[in-house]
Amino acid sequence: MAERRLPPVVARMWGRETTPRHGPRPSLDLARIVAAAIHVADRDGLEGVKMSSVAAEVAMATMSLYRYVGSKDELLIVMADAAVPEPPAYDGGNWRAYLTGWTRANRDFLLGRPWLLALNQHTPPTGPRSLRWLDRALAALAGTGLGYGERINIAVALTNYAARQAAMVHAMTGTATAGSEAIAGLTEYGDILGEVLDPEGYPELTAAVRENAFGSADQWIDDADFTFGLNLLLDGIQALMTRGRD
Amino acid sequence: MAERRLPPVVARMWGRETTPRHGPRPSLDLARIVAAAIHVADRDGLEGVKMSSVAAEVAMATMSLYRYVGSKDELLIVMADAAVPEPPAYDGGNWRAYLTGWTRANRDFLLGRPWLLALNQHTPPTGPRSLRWLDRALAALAGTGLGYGERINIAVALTNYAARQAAMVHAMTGTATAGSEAIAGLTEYGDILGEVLDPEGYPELTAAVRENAFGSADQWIDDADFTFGLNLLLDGIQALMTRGRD
DNA sequence: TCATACGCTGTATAACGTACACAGTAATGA
DNA sequence: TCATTACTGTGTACGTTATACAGCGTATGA
Repeated sequence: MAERRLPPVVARMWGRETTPRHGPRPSLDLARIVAAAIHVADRDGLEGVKMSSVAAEVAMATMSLYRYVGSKDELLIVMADAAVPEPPAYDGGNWRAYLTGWTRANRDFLLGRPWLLALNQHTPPTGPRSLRWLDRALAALAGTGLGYGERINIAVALTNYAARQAAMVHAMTGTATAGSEAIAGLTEYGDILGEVLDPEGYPELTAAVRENAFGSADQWIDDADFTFGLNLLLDGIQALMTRGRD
Repeated sequence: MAERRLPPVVARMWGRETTPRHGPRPSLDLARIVAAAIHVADRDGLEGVKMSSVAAEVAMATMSLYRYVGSKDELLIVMADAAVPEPPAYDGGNWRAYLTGWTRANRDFLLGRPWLLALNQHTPPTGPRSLRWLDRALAALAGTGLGYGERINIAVALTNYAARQAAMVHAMTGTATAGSEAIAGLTEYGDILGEVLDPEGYPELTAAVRENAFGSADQWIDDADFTFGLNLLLDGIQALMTRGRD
């Protein structure tokens, strides 16, 4: 297995800033740069985040950023965490109700910042904000009799669900962001399939298109579909608990 | 909403090649180029896929590729479909057994070609190979009394599960691919968390780390975790069916 | 006071996608 | 048969973007 190490910024994400002994005081800090980068991403999408544009945002020279971040990739890692809001407070109540809201809130902030979907793809969470979400989910599941391993698995499953759901809504409604073009509205998606499909090779799909199963774009943004899939998971979790009780 | 259109290559993916009337016959075809690109991706990862490297692979000049593909993005779209294998054959049996194998096979080919995880992120499937998977899942669910909308939802949920699971395993075991570094092995992930976490802000997570819930890296590659999450979904689906029957 | 370490920046470079122009070639129509 | 036309293959040039490097200024510690 290849040698791997944690990017140096991770320490700074947790406030482990090393204060220098000599020279002029830094006129910026990491937080301000990250905030600027997030602002650019919100405004211009992820492809608008260039070292030069972020530097312009804080009114400094491009190369100055490298005093605070080792590379653009590091900057993106920190952004990916800093852009995450606080999770909903857990009031000690029903796990299912809390996790429903938790997952929905998760999806919602991803929809608000679709560029987050492109980050975080290949790295498990190490930042304070992301981990707080995990912690809260574990807390909500504390009274269920499940072990830590199972609880973590559940939280991960729900996180993933939120992310994929957001990605799908985003692709379908097409609030263009990253480099890749989204397909037109979902109505057109059904049209495209109907146009291109070979009925013999794809019998079921053809039938689905004929029945207008890909009907309206609203259907995907609608809460109904989100709740549908979520309940698939939650029912599964519930089944696991009752099974474990025997 | 912004105007969007299907990339021109999609037609070619379905064999709609327009044969030219004049001039020299092309010495290549799209399929050969895509195969070369996939070969490069398998060997060097997605970041190794450059127009120049793919061209070298087919022993042509870089710019020649643009006779077959409109842009690098188009090439990636076609790759993302062509690299997908055939889904397992459906023998008409039990839906749950089939979908279990289907999802596992889905995860497995993603693990075999981790670079596929980075593609397909923002675009719903339009290629013949990807859609065949969807068709088969719909077929397996045909006898369950569920409508097309529900069946599509289920297939999507399972696809997403497979993708996220593969992404996680890949991140954890760290078969380095894309630009972003994976974190070290999972054992170290637990160590990192333990080192960096503030016990007051993250009580549950701290406890989980102390109980070694992030224990061994094998645990994530292990089938146990995969089956666990999958059964969460399948149990949920089953619950949906019995509910619908009332 | 001076040496040292550090902050800020301008310039230069390297990598990569791709626009463009040109040369060679084969089908078409007279 | 030959000019026309459309199409292929390719070399060159350019634009974008990340970042290596070196120089200059500044505040701290001896």
